[in-house]
Amino acid sequence: MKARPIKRSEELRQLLEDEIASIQLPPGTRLEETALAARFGVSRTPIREALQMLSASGLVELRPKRGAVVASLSLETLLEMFEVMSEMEALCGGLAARRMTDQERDDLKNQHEVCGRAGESGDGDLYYEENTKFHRIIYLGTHNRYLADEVLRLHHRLRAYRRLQLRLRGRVQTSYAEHSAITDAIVKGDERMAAELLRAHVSVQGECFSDWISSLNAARLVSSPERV
Amino acid sequence: MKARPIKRSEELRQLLEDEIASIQLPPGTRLEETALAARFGVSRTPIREALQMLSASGLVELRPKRGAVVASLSLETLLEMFEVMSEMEALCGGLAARRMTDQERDDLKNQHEVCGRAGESGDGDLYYEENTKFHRIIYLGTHNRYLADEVLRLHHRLRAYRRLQLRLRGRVQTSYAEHSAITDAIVKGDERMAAELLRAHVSVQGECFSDWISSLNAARLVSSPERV
DNA sequence: TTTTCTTGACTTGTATACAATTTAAATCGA
DNA sequence: TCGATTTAAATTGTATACAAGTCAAGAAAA
Repeated sequence: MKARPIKRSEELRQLLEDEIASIQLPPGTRLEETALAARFGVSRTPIREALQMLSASGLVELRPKRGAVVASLSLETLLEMFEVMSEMEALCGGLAARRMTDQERDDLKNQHEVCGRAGESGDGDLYYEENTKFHRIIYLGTHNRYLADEVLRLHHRLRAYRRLQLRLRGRVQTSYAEHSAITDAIVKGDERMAAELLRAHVSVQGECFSDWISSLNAARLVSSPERV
Repeated sequence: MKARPIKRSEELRQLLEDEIASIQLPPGTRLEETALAARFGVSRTPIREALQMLSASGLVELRPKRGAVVASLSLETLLEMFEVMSEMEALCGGLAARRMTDQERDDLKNQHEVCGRAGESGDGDLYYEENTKFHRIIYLGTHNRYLADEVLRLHHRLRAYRRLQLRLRGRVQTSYAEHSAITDAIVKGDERMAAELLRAHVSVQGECFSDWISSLNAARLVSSPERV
């Protein structure tokens, strides 16, 4: 069992974070303190604290004296974030290939197989979960805890968008195939290759790109539906 | 004149942040809400908000029910952060070399000259200021606002340590010389070279390294004075 | 003397009350 | 009817009050 947070505000942050990531609270939604307080049966104080934490992590925009809204990313910002994500993953891949212990390399192979089974099950959310664990093993394999935490934070921040990406037809299969090559490169210790494969794995490009933009617009996950 | 923050808590965060970065509040210092409230002549509410913001940016450690203390980095974490910084700078350098406009390249050359004059003046803090501007131009030159903001955040987080580094004898001269090569590479558009030079520029290695560790211990900027 | 338990002051977390600002609605004038 | 101005309701920011947990000092027991 996981220890429930001692602070109510921490618990509330978690709850709101999940609702934002799962688009139950879509971008642009106003977050009124009084309403949230009533809904969760607490006072405004812990609500305010939760909102400030969410603001710090970028999920909520906090305009002074004008209330909080669920942050809505422009398409431009989103692409910028994916560019950074892509480079960070590449960095992690290279370092992991160099520094992982034998045990960690085995763990990676195992998790890759788990991903495979999750993919076959057809359960998108399950695949997403296992996929996250796969990447997490790579992050920790850098033996740079600060780096791992930062990358995980960004990974987390982008999860709503990644998830959507996986819903595109055939994307799960492609993802799995790419993981195979990545696993090989890391296990062999081929830094250059691992970095290159991960860079490509994350970056949004190629034929899927316009499909992805369309689905983003459909889900109203970006603020201004720019033409591409 | 710069607009004063509307929220008192924002102002307080700024004040505390400066005191932490300048080591007036050294790592490990307990931050009692009541005491701070009395000192700044406000209630505990804005103090708490300020502390939470500082906690989010990593400057303060917030232990539930046990109060806040100025975060103290272990030497290990510090080295990890510098490794990330080094890679981020390299990434920025490469992108900037590729994407900067002519105007931006001119700005970089100008700022490099300003750094030169600041270096000759012998004023360490002034050099630090101008040095930050130089790097900032590179960050913005990536034309990736998200990346620029993230790198600036880390730069900011490490400033107490960087500053100390510049106090080492001859380090300002070395830094300036490296900037010359970096400026050349970026202006010429040599991505590979720019990235490589910036990676080396930031990373802590070579003969200075043990000197730097010593000065960190002397200033008590790292928690456990590990032997090197 | 050392260890454990209890007690009480102190500190943090949450609720409520008040002040200040914004948003909207309604009134007035053209 | 449209627009600007005023006014009232609603919402955020701050202060204060209360609840609950932490830490340390001292008493009781071994």
